[in-house]
Amino acid sequence: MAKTDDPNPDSHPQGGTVPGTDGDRRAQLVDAAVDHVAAHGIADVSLRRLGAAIGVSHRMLIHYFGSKEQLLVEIVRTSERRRRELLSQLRLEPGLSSVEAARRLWHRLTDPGLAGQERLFFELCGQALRGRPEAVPVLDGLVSDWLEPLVAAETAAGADPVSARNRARFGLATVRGLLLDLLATGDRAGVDAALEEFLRLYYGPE
Amino acid sequence: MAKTDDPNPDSHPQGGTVPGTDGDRRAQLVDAAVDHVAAHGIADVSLRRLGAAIGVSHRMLIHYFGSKEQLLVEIVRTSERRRRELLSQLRLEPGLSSVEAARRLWHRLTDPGLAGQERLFFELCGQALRGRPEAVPVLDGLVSDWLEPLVAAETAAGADPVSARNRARFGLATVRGLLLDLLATGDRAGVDAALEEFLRLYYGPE
DNA sequence: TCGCGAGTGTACCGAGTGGTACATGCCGGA
DNA sequence: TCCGGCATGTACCACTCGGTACACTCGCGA
Repeated sequence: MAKTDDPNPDSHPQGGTVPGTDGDRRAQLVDAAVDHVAAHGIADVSLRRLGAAIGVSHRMLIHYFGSKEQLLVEIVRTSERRRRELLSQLRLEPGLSSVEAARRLWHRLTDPGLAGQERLFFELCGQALRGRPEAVPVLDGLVSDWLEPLVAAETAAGADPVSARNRARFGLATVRGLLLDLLATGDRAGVDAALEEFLRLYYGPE
Repeated sequence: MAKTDDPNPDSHPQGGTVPGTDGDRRAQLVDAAVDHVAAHGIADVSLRRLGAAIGVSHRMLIHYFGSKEQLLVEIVRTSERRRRELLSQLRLEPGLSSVEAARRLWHRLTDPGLAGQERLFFELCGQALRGRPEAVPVLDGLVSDWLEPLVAAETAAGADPVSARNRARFGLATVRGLLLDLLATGDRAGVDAALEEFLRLYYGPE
């Protein structure tokens, strides 16, 4: 009856938060997988190619993750976690004016070293909008994750709650759109100039 | 030497602009293909599934387009053409204030009937950023196509050329970001409110 | 020293892919 | 009436895919 050869087959340890010996290898593999996927895309990845790229056989990926589907889920989850960590680093430095804080945030977001991660983000958006199951979780945090700190910043700057939320959502959309523009055109100067135009309107001329 | 059986094999007529009997069938097929792809995604389409969905055998798709690759190119091109036609319909009606024109444009863009097309657009963006060859042309028109009419509108409203370009690029990015927000969250009211916030800042309170 | 279990590689399977070869049916002109 | 060319279907090919079966090699406890 058993579909596999082993009565306790390929346990693909749930690693996750456990830093045990199992989870080590698992976490190491998923980290390498995310790096590869950020560099080469996730759309047409295959277990064999991915395995060859990160130095294991596709058999091992099945062993550790159970199936390709679960490996992709893990990759998306880890990529989301990285993005979240990036977001948490973007705490506002107290002495800074809002516009200057926004400017620094933009420059951190557009660091060329993050380009792969950003491209992966947009790629996952596209797939998530199509309902590809492992990518759908991206949609959940797409707006809400970023809205919360932005709204907090707006209210701290004295906006009433409703207008704070609207302003935050508007600002997030603009930054996203400019990021896509930058990735698509590579026109750093042009996009930076458009951002300055945005900042001037958003935070007033001063 | 010939790889195919026929000395004049599967001519996959270049149809294109020619409305002859060949191009008719070809154009009809590519139209149906775009519809299907807009509804079900382009990422994992196969000739067999696509053929079954639009009522031909995969053999016929190869016959008319030569290869899957060329069919995808044709699909992207046609989808781009549709988008361009949509854009050309969005002429400013003379008697309208700028803000009201922008509001109408937004409502047309977010027509639920266009959701499939918009999703396809973002899906293609994701693939194009990865360098998938048939999707790359999307990147070319991504900014420039829209910038031109927007810049024209800005200069007509009295902005100097440099600021017109920056404003247009900024506005385009915001609308794109809000569109992605809407597709991802479905929160029509929230996104509309954010758009109103944008319009208030962009065109002044008046 | 033995054995056992975890980790790993290799070979394989069925399914699905893009693409090809060939047969068949159909229609218009001689 | 016949015939040639086009459209289309069916069967097939080589290949890759995700996933499985099994053999092998270690290290470690008894």
